[in-house]
Amino acid sequence: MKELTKQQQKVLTCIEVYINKTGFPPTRAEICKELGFKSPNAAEMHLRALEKKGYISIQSRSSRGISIIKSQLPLEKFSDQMPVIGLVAAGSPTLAEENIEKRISCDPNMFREGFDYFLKVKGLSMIDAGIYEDDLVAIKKTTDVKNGDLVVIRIDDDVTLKYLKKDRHNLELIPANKDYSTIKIDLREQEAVVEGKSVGLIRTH
Amino acid sequence: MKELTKQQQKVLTCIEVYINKTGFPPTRAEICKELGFKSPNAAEMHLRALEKKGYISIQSRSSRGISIIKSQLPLEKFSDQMPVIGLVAAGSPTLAEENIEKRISCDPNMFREGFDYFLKVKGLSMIDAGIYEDDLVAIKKTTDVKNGDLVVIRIDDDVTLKYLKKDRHNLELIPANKDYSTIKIDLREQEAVVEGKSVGLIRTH
DNA sequence: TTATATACTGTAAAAATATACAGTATAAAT
DNA sequence: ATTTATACTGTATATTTTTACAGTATATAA
Repeated sequence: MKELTKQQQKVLTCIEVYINKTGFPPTRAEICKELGFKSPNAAEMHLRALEKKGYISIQSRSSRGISIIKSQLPLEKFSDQMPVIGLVAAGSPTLAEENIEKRISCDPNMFREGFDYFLKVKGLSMIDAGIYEDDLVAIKKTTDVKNGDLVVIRIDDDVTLKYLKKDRHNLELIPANKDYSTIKIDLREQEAVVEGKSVGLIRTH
Repeated sequence: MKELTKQQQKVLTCIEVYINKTGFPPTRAEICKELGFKSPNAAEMHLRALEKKGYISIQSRSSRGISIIKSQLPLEKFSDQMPVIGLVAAGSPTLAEENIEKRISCDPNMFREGFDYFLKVKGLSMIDAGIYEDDLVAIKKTTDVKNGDLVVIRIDDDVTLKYLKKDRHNLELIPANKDYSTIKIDLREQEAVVEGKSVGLIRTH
C-alpha cells in the first residue's frame, strides 16, 4: 500500500467522516465544499489517486459510489472506542488527547448507565471493594452523586477514586483498604470537584 | 416505532444489504432492480413509508441520500453480542440457548485474549481475588491451562471457578477466600473437565 | 357499497452528479 | 534548464437520480 500525500489523507478522512455522519459517501462537490476546493476536478483527481493507491474503490458513473477499502480513522466499526485515562497522582483526568493512554472498543451502554471514559486505577486504596491496580473503572461524567457512590474527585490537581460521604460543607472520601485513612474536606477551606462516578469496571487477567 | 409491512421490510433489508456490500446506499432504480419493481416510484413510496415510520431518514434532492436509523439486520456491525451464562451450582455452562441469561454487546477482543462467553459469578469463594458475586468473568474455551490460571472446571455436573494447580494425576482447585477450602481431585478416581479459563472481568456498579 | 390503505406501472422533467478537457502554479528531481 | 509530480481553477456536458403526476389493481374496513 503506497503512502498518501497530505492532501490525499485529508480527502480520505473527509470521506470517512462524512460517511460516519450521514451514512453515505460525499459527492465531489461536497468534498470540495468541505475542504475549500473550488473545482470538482480537485476532488476527482484526489479520488483517482486514492483509488490507484488502493485506499478506496470508485464505482464509475454512480453518484457517491465510493467505498472505503483501507480506513484512516481509528476503527469505530465494531463499537465505540472508549478512551482510557491513567489515574496519575497529579493531574486532572481530562479527555485531552495527551491523557488518553489507549482506546478500547466496547459498547458505551454495556453497564447499567452509560459512561464517558475508563480510568486506569493506580494504588491499592480500593482493594477491599475488589478494585485492583490497573483495573479500568468506567466513569460517567456527572456531578449528581449520592452518599456511597464511588466517585472521581479532583482536589487541586490531585485525582482520586473513593467512596463518597457528604453533608452541607464536608466531604469524606473513604477508601476501601484498612491501611488507608479517610480524607476529610471542608469545602469552605478547600476546593474539591466531583468529576464523575463509577458505573462499572473491567479487568484483564 | 410502527410496524412495517412485508414489502417495507423487504425494501429496508435490501437497502442494508446493499450498503453492507457496496458501502453506500442504493438508488430508487437499484432497489427496483433488486426487488423486481418496474417503476422507480415503487421504491420511492416504500422509502417515504420507511421514513415516516422512523426506520430511515432521507436527505432530499441528494442521490443515495438514505441513512438507516433502525436496522433490521442482526447488528454485527458495532460489536458481537457475547452470551452471559449463569454459574449455577449444578449444571454445565454450555452455550445452549436455555442457559444464556442475556447478551452483552462488546468487542470479543477487549481483553488481551479473545473470549467466548461471560460467566456470572455466584458465591464469594474468589473474593480475595477481587471477584465478587454477580461479576461477569470472561471465559475463553480452552483446555490449555497453566498453574495459577483462573479456570472453569466441571466436576460431574458441578461447575466452579477457581485457581488451578495440577500435576500428573492431581488437580487442586484453590479458592481466594480463607473461609473456603481447596478442593483436591485425584483424576484416577474422579472426572474433572477444564472448560476454559478467565481472561478478564466486568462488573456493573 | 364506498372508502382507505397497500402496492404497484409508466412517464417526464428538474436537479444533482460524474467526468472529460483545457488551463495555471509550484516545488522537487534530473 | 527541463521534466515530473502535486495540486489545483473553471467550464461544459452527458448521465444519473430524485421526484412529481397520472393511472391501475387488490384486499380490507366501515
